[in-house]
Amino acid sequence: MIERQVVEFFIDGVKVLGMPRSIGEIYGLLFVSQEPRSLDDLVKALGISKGSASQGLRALKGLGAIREVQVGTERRTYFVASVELKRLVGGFIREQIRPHLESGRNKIHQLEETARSEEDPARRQFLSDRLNRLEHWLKSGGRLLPVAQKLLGE
Amino acid sequence: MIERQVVEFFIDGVKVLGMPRSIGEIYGLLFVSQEPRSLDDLVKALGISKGSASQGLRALKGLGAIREVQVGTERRTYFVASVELKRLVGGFIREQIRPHLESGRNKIHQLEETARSEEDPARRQFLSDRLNRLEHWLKSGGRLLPVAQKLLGE
DNA sequence: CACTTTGTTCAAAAATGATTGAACAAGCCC
DNA sequence: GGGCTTGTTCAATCATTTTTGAACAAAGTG
Repeated sequence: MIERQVVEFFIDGVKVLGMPRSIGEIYGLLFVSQEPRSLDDLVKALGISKGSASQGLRALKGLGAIREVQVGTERRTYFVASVELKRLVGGFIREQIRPHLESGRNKIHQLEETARSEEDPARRQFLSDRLNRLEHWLKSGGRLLPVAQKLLGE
Repeated sequence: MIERQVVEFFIDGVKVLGMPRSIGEIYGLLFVSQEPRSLDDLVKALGISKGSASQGLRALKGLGAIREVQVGTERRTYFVASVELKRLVGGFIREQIRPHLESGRNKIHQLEETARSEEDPARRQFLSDRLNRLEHWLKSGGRLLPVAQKLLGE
């Protein structure tokens, strides 16, 4: 069955990005589905718990990787996959990368604080060099992001 | 102590990249060390097992993130951190990204195989579209890598 | 209001992944 | 050779993360 094969593909895919299996399953199934799916559909089709489905859907919504759609007059909410790479990458950068770059910068500043009170001047110099380098890494990383977004903008 | 603070920084850093804590500890300590360190030094300074240290050093060597150096006439091997971003990024791409892109391409081809034997033509068309899109994602990813390497090449 | 449907929360259980450490191999050195 | 030293391997253990499912909340329905 192609559905299962695609789901497996996305399970591996999200694992590479450090996300849990259930997220790959849900996104994968939506990705091969022509029709919108409800939480309950996902639970049945994937054999996962309601809890997993609920949390997975929330995370995917946060990433902008799925959209809610209204189906007919039904009360329950249905979902479809967002399939534009640009949007997926944008969400991933916003949710998973920027926060880490941000907190990294803070930690480096704390390190510089600590390094300033180092006794030995040679040691202090060495640490200062290394920490500058670290700052430079993060700066380079930050510069890469918009380039990546542009290049992956279909 | 600045050593411990830097080690913590790298523990978090490698976790973001999906690598185990011990790798961050080892690289972190080498990163703040002015002098080369042996496996045994790392075991003592970090309080990790010989096994972890051995495996961590191997992985870091594979990434090109550390270098072996000879110290005096000693038999045992010492290590220093490679601190050029270019080298680190190159190793990461080579070891962690390219293999996944590669296997992803293969899996997509299998998926296309499966999709071809879909009965319903509308369904077949839909699947073909989605799989083309998947291929396009990987192609875009592949194009990003050299750009990233260049931009991060200090 | 009582009942159903839909979805969320979160403590406990299960699954996954990392670490340990004892046994082992491979060189050195006397 | 026999005893050190250095480092590797891998099954068992430990730690962390994910998943489950039962209890709950919210909102519709008759």
